Amino acid sequence: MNHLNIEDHIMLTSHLYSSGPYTQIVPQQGEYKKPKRRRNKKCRGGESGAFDAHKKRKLSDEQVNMLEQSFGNEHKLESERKDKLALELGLDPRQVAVWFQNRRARWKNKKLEEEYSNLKKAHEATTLEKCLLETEVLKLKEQLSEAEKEIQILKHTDRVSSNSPSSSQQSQSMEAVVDPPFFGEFQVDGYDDDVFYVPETHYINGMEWINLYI
Amino acid sequence: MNHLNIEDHIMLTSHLYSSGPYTQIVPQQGEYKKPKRRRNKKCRGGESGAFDAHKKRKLSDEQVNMLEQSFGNEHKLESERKDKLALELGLDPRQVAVWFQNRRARWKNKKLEEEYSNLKKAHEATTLEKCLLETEVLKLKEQLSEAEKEIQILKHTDRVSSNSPSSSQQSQSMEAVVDPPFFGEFQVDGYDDDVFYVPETHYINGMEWINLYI
DNA sequence: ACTTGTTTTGTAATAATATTA
DNA sequence: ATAATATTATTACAAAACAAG
Repeated sequence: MNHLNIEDHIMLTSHLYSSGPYTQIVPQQGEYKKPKRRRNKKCRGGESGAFDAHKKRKLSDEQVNMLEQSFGNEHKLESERKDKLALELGLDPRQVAVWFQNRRARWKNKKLEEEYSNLKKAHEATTLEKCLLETEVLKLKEQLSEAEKEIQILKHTDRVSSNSPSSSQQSQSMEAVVDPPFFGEFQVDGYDDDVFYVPETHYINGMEWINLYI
Repeated sequence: MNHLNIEDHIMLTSHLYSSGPYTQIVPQQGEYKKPKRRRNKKCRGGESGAFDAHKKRKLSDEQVNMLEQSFGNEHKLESERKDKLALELGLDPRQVAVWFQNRRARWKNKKLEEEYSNLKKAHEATTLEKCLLETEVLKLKEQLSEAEKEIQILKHTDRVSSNSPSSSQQSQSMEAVVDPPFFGEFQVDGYDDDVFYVPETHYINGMEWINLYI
């Protein structure tokens, strides 16, 4: 019922072509898989009958496949290729050009989504690593604290029995443990308008390693 | 020079309207800020005269503003609002619906780009923090190592004088220092490809998801 | 500078499908 | 099940930015 105006951009491509009326509007795919529900209401555009005589739409699968393949080889489209394709497919060169424009735009979008998801994975992985590192820092600090305690004890027992110096490193270590957490203030501060490189990280193999820690 | 076919979808909206031919194609914006270079070639579309009589294009600023405002309030569009807008703007309700559809799509894309840039910043910040933490871990390990050395020395002097146990924590600490660095293998590994800029950093708004894993 | 041709970006419209009331 | 709306993908046009010539 639909697809009435098969006569469309006809005569756009006034090249001589054996296939006659060019495979433009192509009802194609005669199957009609799922008739489902068509938009029957408000068959707008038909109001005044011979109106809207421009039902453009849908290049045939053949055409799209060819274009797609061509696009795969090279996203750019030189006049040469354009005209060749147009001839081969029975399309207006203009249509070929437009198709490529739109295809590039689509491609760009898809790429963005892709990169987003990659970045997300990378971010998650990095965040997790950061967490683990934080945990490790805490653990190390505790161990260090223990060690320092131990040293205090040992030194104390030393003091009553014999007298061993070796104080230089010791006090240093102590300080590190007692002092402010070493981090926390100086964080960024110097990394402001400065930029530096960071591995783009596309796909960090996986997060499988996580299972070892969770 | 351009904008020839002002006569367009006229009669599409056959509602009665005082503004006559509806403010469709609108040359509008008489300013002509930057005339620059116009596309003068191939004024296609007019080829065979009454062909392609669908030069649609460009709702007036008025119309767009209204639509935009309406969209700001609510991305969804109920029949009611649709019809109201259509009447107010002198458009076919269909056009209003289409406008909203396209607007939603555009919005989605913009949002994606936004989120991408946010995520990138967050990732950069996290990466930096991770680096700092790695540094800290190394430093702490070194300190711990020093402390352990100290303990060994003290214990040795002890052995000749008195005998202090306190072995449990001690051996644990030792192990931590001697053992594989806990990290260090799974590091990165895939960070070789391309790189991207890391400006700023600061403000990681949301790492809340972490709590789900820890 | 001026023209010509192409790419990018944004907008309008159509169609097919999915969702929902 | 049906009709209205939403979503997704396509086709097309136009304007601005660029690049040769």
